[in-house]
Amino acid sequence: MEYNEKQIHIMDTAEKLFATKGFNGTSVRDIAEAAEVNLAMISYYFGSKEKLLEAVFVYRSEFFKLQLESMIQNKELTPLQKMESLIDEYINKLTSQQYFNTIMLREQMKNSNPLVIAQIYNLKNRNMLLIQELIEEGQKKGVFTNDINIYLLMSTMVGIANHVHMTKQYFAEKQGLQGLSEEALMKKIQMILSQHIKKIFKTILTNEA
Amino acid sequence: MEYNEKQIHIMDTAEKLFATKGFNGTSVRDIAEAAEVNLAMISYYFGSKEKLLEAVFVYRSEFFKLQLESMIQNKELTPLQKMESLIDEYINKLTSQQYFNTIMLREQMKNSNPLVIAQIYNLKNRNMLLIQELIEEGQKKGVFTNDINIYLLMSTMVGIANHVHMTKQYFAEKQGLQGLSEEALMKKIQMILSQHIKKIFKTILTNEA
Amino acid sequence: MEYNEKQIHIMDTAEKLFATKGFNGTSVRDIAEAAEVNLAMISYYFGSKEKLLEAVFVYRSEFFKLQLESMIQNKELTPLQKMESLIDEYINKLTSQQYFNTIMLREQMKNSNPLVIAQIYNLKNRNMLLIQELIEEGQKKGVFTNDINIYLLMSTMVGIANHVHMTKQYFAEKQGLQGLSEEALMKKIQMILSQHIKKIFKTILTNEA
Amino acid sequence: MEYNEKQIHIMDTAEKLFATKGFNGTSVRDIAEAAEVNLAMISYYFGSKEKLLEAVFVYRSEFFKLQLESMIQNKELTPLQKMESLIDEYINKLTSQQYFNTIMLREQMKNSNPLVIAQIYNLKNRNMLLIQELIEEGQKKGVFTNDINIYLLMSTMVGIANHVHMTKQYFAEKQGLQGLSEEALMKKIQMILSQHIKKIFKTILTNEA
DNA sequence: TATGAATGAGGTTTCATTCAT
DNA sequence: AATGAATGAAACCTCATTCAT
Repeated sequence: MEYNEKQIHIMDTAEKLFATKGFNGTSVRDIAEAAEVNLAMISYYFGSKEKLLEAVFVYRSEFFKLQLESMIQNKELTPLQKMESLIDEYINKLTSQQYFNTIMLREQMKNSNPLVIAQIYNLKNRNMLLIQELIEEGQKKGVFTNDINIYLLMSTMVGIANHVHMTKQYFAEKQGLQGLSEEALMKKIQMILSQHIKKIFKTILTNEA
Repeated sequence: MEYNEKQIHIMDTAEKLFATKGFNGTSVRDIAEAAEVNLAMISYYFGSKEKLLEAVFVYRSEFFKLQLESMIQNKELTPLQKMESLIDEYINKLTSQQYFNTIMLREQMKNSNPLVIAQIYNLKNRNMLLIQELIEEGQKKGVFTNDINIYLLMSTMVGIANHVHMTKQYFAEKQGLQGLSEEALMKKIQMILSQHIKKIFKTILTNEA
Repeated sequence: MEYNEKQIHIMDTAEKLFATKGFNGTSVRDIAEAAEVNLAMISYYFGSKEKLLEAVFVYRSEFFKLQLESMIQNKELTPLQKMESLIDEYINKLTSQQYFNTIMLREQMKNSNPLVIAQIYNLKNRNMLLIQELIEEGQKKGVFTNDINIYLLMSTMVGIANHVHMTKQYFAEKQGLQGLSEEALMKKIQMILSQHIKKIFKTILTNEA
Repeated sequence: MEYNEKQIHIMDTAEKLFATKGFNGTSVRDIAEAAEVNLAMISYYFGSKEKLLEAVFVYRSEFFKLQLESMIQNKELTPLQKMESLIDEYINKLTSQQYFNTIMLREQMKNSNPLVIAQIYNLKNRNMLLIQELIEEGQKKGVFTNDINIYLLMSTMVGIANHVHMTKQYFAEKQGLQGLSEEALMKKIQMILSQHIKKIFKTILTNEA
């Protein structure tokens, strides 16, 4: 599917609103106004509000995919270093695609649109495969333990990172960081998260603190 | 605030629907039909849909509070044992109050009703205090390390547990557990989660794998 | 019809609200709350909101009747003096019964309840008779002219007085009297109105300025 | 603000209903049915029932303004003749815009919409200025007395005319004019009112009967 | 291709009244 | 005699979508 500039603009606007106010909390009128396009355009381009959501998913999933292939092939990195790379890549995606990520979280909570669910599972499976590959490499090389539950590992990374992102306002308050700019706060969170998750992964993967 | 049986029944019904379909995705009519009460009853008892949500929060928050006081005073348990107890208690609450928990997650995602936000922060702060107390006890006794970020620790427990709960269907598929009853699956997840989080906490708190 | 204290209290409250917000703009709940009585009391005592309005009319009409009989019999007063007395009496009623008067004005504007219309016509007719009597006395004595349109005369008094009352806020602004207390303003208006209408009546009745 | 035919049609219909049944006594459904438009059109065009009232006010105020500029400049008319012209113009407006006038009267009785109040004051102030101008001209020329209260003068004209209009049914009954067509009755009232108010004005302005 | 106008359906809330006690 | 609980009806408004152009 090819989208023109206006369509992409609508999707960007919708993505932000869906993330902020929820799918049902966002009216087509809201989107049209925020995107400064004619109300009828949205049905005209996407068919319906539901299909607009699907379009956002199909379109954004592409950008959300972790780009790790070359790094994984890199023979100069240890399995643990590669895993750390993956963690950073994930945290980066989360930060740069926070609206889309929020929508994904929301949609996982309800019996959502099948196409949307499929996209989410797709992404999850892709990430799973990358982690799986790394785990197996580490296990073969004898640096990772043998009893690793990939699903739990992934949930650890995704769960912690998402929770911190979702509650970043609370975090800022508790850590006395309300003064920080949004950008600076995000950077700080990224750093802390990266370090924290890496530490946890090391223990899980290598059984060493 | 005292509620009569009918009011509690409406709140229970609303809680389930809000969790399943979201606040905006649930109409007052949905609630009235599901609860088998007259549509006008809901405004009559709660004033508005918004205030019904607030009522659910105020009412359920009570049940969601961790009950750990006596355990914490118990001098026969080590700090780590107490922390493990806290983890189990939290995971139990999550399981038994999963609808309410889902609503809380949803509400944290948007600029929600101030009263609702206040209730959530309240609960978070309570839990923080309990963890704080335990950490300090452990540090005094020299069994916990000194550089523990409470907020990160809490986010670790809450984030992982919630993520696994939210995606339990995906988990079941990946682990080949689709055959299990809902109840059995929940039990399994509880067990796995408990073990997993305890392991992570041990590393973070004691720096030992 | 005899009313108990509570019923009178409800009617007083309703009178004020009907005058201030209009019949349709006032809900039975409003009245119940303002009167601090149980909501069901109103239907219970008066049957319906409509019948409450009727009750207010029947009850208040009594108080609104001009009390001029003895004055009219007084042989020491000239017809013009009697007419001036009548003007003062009317203006007094208007001031002391302003809520009821406002309701009457409102109800005359629409196709109102027949009983209400009847009450209003009743009052009007009574006043008409008094004026008629005075006019005839004046004409017999040769101090009033012979071509007096009673209806126009009455409309002059009632129209001017009501209009000034209704727009008293505008009047206060224009005359720089915003600082005055409500009471002082009413007194001032009463005085000005009395003088003004008397002057007009003199011209109409005697053809002298 | 430019309105299309349909919008004007809706405003005309609403004006009539608001005048006849009051703002609160008129439902949006009433208006939609009377105007034979879809119910949603009204919100679509005007936003809300309240804003429709405002629109009626803004739109109609234009037509209600007295058009007297050229007459006032006319050097061949005496101040009194001009004042009589003004009276006729006002009575004409009242007759031709009776629905709008009724709404204005209603709205002055309650704490109404600020925009509506502003429009009313606007109109009043405009009329006041015209009268003021005429009075001053008359006083300069020595034909009017010096102690004229403009506000009272205006209230005299407006109050009498409105009261007669409002109670024209009663008038018709009392004068034995029930047989007359609506139009003929209006004409009769206009004539009588004009003559009556002019007479009163002459006395007030010149102190001559 | 693009859009202003339009609309049926359904949203939440309030209403006056009734009923069981 | 008095009232808390309840409710059907109707209020206003917004929704996603369609249609004529």
